[in-house]
Amino acid sequence: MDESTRRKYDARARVIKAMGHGTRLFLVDELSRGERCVCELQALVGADMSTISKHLAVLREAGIVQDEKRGNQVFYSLRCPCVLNFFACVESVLRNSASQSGALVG
Amino acid sequence: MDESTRRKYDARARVIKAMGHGTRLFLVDELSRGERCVCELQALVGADMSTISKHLAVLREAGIVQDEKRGNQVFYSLRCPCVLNFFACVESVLRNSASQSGALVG
DNA sequence: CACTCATTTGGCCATATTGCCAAACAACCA
DNA sequence: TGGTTGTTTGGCAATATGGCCAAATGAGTG
Repeated sequence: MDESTRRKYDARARVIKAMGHGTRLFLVDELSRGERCVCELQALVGADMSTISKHLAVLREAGIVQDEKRGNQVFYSLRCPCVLNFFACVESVLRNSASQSGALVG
Repeated sequence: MDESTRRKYDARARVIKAMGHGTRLFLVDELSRGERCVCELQALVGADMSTISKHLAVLREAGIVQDEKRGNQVFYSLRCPCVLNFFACVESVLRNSASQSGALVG
């Protein structure tokens, strides 16, 4: 794999990796229902505010969400809602895995 | 976020996270063109065989690929080709980000 | 069995990630 | 200006990840 190919895949992987964390995936899912301010998200997740802020920064730097400051608060929203398509596929992967390990299907 | 919700999102995130690495993403892309043995993949990537093997194990444990031993070799193939849908979305995220930072897209 | 080829596993080190706390910032209010 | 609220940043410790080497395993061959 040459250097430029590697860079190309690394760039793509960075986007996917941003979704590869339970809390961040939850944030994306919640934002699919509309914009939310950091404090709302923090209340839902229940982690430290700074933790939420850092997760949101990861999503923002990946280009998945965008932020908008209004008054005191910062509102986050999905910038590329297509990431929601990931969920359906992930569910099917998990279903497949479950039926594989369970083996008692049918 | 209660314990069971957290577990649900963590499980989903584990699948996505498995794709969140340049080399693994490349492997998935290559497997989209058909099954490959480890040695073929190793030649394409150019990393140590053990490194490839471990990346493949990550993908397998996530339920994304499956392996089949035939004779001397182990052939890997996609178990859930829907993961290929990720690529299109990732491209659009990257395009969006590029046009945002570049701003000179006219 | 001894030998070879293909792959996996164990170990180690360097680096990255995560989450909390504390401190810094920014916008608004009195 | 000083205070309050909402958010980000810096720093640190614990943990996870990635990649190489070496050793172990497994299948096939003579």
